[in-house]
Amino acid sequence: MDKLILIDGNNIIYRAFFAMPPLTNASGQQTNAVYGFTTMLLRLIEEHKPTHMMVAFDAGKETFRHADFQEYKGGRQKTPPELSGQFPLLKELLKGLGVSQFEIGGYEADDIIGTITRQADEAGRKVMVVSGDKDMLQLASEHTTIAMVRKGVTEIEYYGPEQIKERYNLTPDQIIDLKGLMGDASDNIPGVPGVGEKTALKLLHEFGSVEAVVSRTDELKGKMKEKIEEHADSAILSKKLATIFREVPLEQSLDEMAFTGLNEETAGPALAKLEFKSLIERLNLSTSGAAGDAAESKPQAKIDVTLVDATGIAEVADHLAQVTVLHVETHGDNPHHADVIGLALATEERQYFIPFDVLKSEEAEPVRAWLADSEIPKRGYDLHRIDLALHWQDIAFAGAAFDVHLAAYLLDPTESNQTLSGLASKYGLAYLQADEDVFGKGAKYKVPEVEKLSEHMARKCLAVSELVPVQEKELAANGMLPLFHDLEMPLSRILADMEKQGIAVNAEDLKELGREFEGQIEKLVQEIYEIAGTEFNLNSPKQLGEILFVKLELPVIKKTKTGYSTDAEVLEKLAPYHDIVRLILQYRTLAKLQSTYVEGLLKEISSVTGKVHTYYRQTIAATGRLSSQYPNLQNIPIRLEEGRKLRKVFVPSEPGWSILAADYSQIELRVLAHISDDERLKEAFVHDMDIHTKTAMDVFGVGMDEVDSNMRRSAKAVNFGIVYGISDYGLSQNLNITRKEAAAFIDQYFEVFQGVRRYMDVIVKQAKQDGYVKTLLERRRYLPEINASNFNLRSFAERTAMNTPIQGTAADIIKLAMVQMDKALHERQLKSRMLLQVHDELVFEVPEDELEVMKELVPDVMSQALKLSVPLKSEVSYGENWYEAK
DNA sequence: GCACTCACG
DNA sequence: ACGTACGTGAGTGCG
Repeated sequence: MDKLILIDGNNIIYRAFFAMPPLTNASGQQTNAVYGFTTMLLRLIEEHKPTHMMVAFDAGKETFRHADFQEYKGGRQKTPPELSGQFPLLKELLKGLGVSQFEIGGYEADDIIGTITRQADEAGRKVMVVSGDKDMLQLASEHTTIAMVRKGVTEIEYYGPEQIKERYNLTPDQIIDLKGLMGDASDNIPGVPGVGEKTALKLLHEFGSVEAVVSRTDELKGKMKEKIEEHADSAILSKKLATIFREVPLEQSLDEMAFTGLNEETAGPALAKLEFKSLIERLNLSTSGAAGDAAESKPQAKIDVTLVDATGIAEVADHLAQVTVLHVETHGDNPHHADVIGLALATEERQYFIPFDVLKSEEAEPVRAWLADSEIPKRGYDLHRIDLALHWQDIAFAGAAFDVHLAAYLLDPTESNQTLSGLASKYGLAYLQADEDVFGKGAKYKVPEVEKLSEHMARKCLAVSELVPVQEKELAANGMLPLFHDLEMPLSRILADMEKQGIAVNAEDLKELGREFEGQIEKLVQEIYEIAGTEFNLNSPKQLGEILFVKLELPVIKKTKTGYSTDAEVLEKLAPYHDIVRLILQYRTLAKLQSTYVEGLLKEISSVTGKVHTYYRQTIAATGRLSSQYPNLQNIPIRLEEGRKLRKVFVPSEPGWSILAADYSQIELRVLAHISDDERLKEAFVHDMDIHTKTAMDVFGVGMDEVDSNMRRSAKAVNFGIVYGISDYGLSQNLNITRKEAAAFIDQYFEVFQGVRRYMDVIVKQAKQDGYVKTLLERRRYLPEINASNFNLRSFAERTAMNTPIQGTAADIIKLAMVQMDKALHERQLKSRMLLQVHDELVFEVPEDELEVMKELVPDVMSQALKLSVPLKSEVSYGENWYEAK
């Protein structure tokens, strides 16, 4: 049986363009729309296995519709140049793939498609039309299905006459009547003003057609009657414009649309030209032009998952040795408090789903023993989260060997959709429903009936097993296997250990601190109200702005998108004008401490352990750093004394133990010295000099004794700027000087540190050439905007190119230190525990009798974690709480 | 759900 | 000329 797929080329490429991030290839050519189009095309081929396929494009500016209505599609935004440049790429690629394309002068893609569907209807052939344009629904028939593309190009809804009836209670013919009444802003079709979808549907359900509505206005009343009568002509014309013309003089025959699979000779090279490497791998194509493996469209695997009850466990236990992949479904953002829904296991042949209550049953002991066995390698998605969720249900997990979530992060740390479903679609695996679609979101979350649930779980397992070999290949090709297997995978287990351990918080002291803040806050609030002469919500920047800039007429320093800016920088500048400003600044400081740190932290103290258990996320930061949530323990105050006191409530969890903290000294500048190979910078660190003073000496050309505090402060700001990817504007902001002065500073700096200048030049050039930058340990970050024509986008990408190798290598190093530290603690059988990581600092709790050892061991391991051309320095301190360990 | 503000490295 | 310093998470107000 023939099966025809007709694609509305213009519509889909537009949608893909706006839905996809602005991906570019190495030469700076943007390819995102072509990529989005192609992934959708491949998915359609896999899922529907068409015998015929065709992509239709609009041709020519004027179509016959303009004869009726000059303004047709008027007022529409000009096609962005970034998109129009992709049309030729798409057309060339389609040629390479062996997919036919039609365009006929004076007609739009819909007309071509409409004509073919009419012919197919007459011949009784099955057709599927792919578009995101609702107009296409008018073509639906017994033989013609409309595949409506939604949410960019990631989802497809199928409409036949029945579905249209269900959704609109209309026949396909009536879709044009709907548009006749509603109009369409994007095509500049007027319709009847004031009539939207709701009204239009009501009218059509009553009258049946536009013609009937306008001829029977006597049956209407009031405003509605007036509007319809006044715009009757417009409605009729709009309907005509919306009607797809189905009599295009086509010369092509059905044979020209025949599709027997991707052209093996040319598909690979065509994709390679666009640098769609993941697609080539996924299709198993050769890029040399010689035929590779046949690009068979992969049938969606049939699923016959076994739902396991207590009596079925025995069978599962018999097959545990063959299990290749597991999935544990959890619910909740915070894995320390997540519900466990169930466990799915997959062998080469079959899948099992074990609901949570069954997993907890006595019979399931063999399965739990299997989960806990660190010698059994396990593969899955986000095993770190799974480990934590199971832990709090008293189920042990060990043996994580390949986590596809982590692998996906390394392959592209900026990918925003890192869900398994997203990965399945990105890598072109069998379609996997999004969790949101299966479970619902937020308050609507609901575990579906068990058949549906177990099938989804099994499909997740299948997605993981398909993903593993593909990712492994890509990691290998990028030289990232060691980073993955020797650093990130082991680290993920170590993080889980730290998180389960948690850090003890003295709740009583914290509450007492809260009472002190409370008293000061109340006093400040009263004073502020008195000076302002009115009470208002101090936490509302909008209301505060009114008071400061309208009532008190203070000068406006800076504006935000929505009004006056009242941030600390502005308030500092306003302080000399009015006494109230200092008080507001003090209030802000205390209110922050109170709400975020006192109240926020108290809420996070576990009723089970009396500790806080943060959750380190390993797949968030684009540079390779960790991030910390629930609570964030990487931003506990330290810079101001008032806030720093909070650190006193972080204490050892055992009597007599100490908190020991060690931090890297100037790790980022040391990394820069190494990467840039700058002689002066290296020399400074070899001699372990105060780097900011040394910078001041060199930049200002003075001796050590002549460096005053101001010079040192400036030099410090320049050093920060260098690490961030310097700009004169940024430095001028930071130092409160003019841009010119800042530019002069930077020039002077680069005069002295020429190696650093060379590094900045080279790294940006490299990024422009390769499209990515990398760290010492081969961690990558793609910079799609590095060749953008937009100054801001491009400049941002350039600064990122300078910063990421520095920040990222520093992240690599402390991660290495953590893995080595964990090993050292185990080997020496120490009782000390690693608790926290704060980017360049590690925090431990240490028993009395290990203090002497740890004081040496920790800085030793940290400073030896990676050998650079300059020494790494780690400084250690300890005390009875985190405050004392300074 | 976004804007603003502010805590950290 | 353009106008942001790099990387994060959390609390509050407001539509």
